[in-house]
Amino acid sequence: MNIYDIAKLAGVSYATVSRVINNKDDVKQETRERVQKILDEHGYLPNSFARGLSMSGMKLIGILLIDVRNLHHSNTAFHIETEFAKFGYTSFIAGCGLDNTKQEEYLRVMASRNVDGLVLIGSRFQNEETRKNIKKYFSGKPVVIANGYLDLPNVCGIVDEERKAVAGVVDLLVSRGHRNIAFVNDYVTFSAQEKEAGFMEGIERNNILYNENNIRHIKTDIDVSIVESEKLFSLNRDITAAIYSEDLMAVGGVKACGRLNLKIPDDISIIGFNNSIYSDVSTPRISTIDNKRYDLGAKCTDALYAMLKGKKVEPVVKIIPELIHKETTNLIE
Amino acid sequence: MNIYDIAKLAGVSYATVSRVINNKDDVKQETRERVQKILDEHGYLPNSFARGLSMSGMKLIGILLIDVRNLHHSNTAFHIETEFAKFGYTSFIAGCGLDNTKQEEYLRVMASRNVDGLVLIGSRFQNEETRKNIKKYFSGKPVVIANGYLDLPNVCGIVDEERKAVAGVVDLLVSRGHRNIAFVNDYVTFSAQEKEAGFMEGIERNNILYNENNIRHIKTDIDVSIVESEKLFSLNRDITAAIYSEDLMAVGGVKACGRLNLKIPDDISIIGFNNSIYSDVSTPRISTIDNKRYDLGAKCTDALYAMLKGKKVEPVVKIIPELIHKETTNLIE
DNA sequence: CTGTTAGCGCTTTCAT
DNA sequence: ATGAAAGCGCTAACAG
Repeated sequence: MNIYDIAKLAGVSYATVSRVINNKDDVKQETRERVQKILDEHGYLPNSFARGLSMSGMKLIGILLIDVRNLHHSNTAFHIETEFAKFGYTSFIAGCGLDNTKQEEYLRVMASRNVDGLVLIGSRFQNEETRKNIKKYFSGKPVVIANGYLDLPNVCGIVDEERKAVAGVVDLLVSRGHRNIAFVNDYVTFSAQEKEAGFMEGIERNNILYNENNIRHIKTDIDVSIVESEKLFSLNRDITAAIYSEDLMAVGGVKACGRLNLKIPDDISIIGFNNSIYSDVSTPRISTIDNKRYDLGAKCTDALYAMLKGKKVEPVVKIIPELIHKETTNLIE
Repeated sequence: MNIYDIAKLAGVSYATVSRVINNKDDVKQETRERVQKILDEHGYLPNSFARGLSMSGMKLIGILLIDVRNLHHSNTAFHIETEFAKFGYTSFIAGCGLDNTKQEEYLRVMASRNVDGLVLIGSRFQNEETRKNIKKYFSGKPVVIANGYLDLPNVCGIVDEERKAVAGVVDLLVSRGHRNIAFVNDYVTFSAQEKEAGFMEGIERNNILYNENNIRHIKTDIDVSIVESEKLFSLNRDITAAIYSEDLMAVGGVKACGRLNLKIPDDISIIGFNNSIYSDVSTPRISTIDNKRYDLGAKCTDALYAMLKGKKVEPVVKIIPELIHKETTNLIE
């Protein structure tokens, strides 16, 4: 069923049908109704390809995320989708995985689908390769990066101030008497490096002793974290607080304390990152640095929408994370 | 940059450019190289709309999910996407929310994007409304429903035998001496109703006593579950085992036991559903009924791919869930 | 091996 | 208010 068929059935030209479909106002009410009726009866569906061909903007936005198993990222993606749906946009979501070659491929797919705007979710997009690809395929089109930034005129980055946040948490711990603080990190992503830089910043400006045994680099996995946390806490018995770069790792820390019979938070404080549901699923609930993922999605939407409307936006929008006190710390004054 | 521009630059007709782009073999090597070079230099991108218009199948599949915050569903979606990418398909993922009107809207969007096949994820798609919409917009095109089924010639349902699974767990509990078993359920979804039917089946065929205090209907939320579980366990002190329709609810059960000083699993056994990461994040780790979500994605992919290739498939593919013994039960012989 | 031609289904002038 | 015609960028059949 296309407009020609409908036109024939309605006894009008296909141009008129097109007008009815697009709610143009220069159609006689009577004709409109007759055509609309036939449209409805036959469950007519416009072909988006044909439409996309003749129209300039198809009200389509592309959302690309690195790791689809990352709850954080997929939530942000769907949040953005929902918001844009309210403005009449449809979203094209895809997960391109960690593989760098796939990244270019998906960027191409997005570009060839003529998306009006693009959202990239994940700090891993902050790299030279991606910069080049954006320049190649998306110059002129608005691009927003969630949790990352690239210096390009059409790119807006929403960045969590994770470094500052971790440094601040170290300050707080020190002010509460902690002198031996551990940091367990994923280390692979840009975001992880930022967090670690923040940890070092905190350690140094507070003149705290530390050695390589205070930092551990591990995979984001509960069981790995249990094993490594056990090692960490047994090797370095003076540790009174551990910061983990992800809640899921902190869960491993909590379980390790259980095995070593360390009391939380009296013997040791555990701090996670993300304020994810994992921190609440854990018993005890894990105190965690909230990087406000909900804000992230909202800010991405705002920025992209503004750019789509041709408005200028700040190239970098900052989000300030905040420590949420739950049951694995007793830091409140 | 379209093929006309490229053709002009290369001094050939645009048909030749099209041939190069599509790797047709009837182009002289020399010409091919010359055209390819210009294509590369200019970062040429085919316009998918134009392509979609002239080609029959665009190798596009649509994936629609109800609740995007459901880890289970989004994982399945992305798994399917990844698999189909290997076959050269791109996927169009969208979350349509619980709202029924949105469901039709999204089905329309999918149809108008001319997807070659459709995957619906979630038992909520198993309803008359959706059946009508599929008939209206997708008759003739292959449709797969993950965790649900609709009686239509072009629809294949992958269903978890959740009812049977829960009944089986009741059998097992009874065989280990449990006589007072509780069931906590979400109740809204078709899937939830199936689970409850399974519980009742188990109760009845084992001739176990039970009253309305053995069943509770609550929202899928940790804190709600804590409160309700506390009530449940205090009201009915003889309960020795509780089955929850979602791991997240079971987490509430575990925490409630902590508050009531009930020892797990000696005083009470807790059983969750999904074998999700929540069951491992919890301390103690929750014994859970694994409905094999990984299988679900794989089976959806297989079925859809087969249908796409024009093969006949079984209208219903069954997945048999299995109880995974972790730390909240001691049922093993 | 390459060019010409005719659509794919729709939107959008431009006439009438 | 409605119809005719052009064109969006591409593929594919048909000539040469």
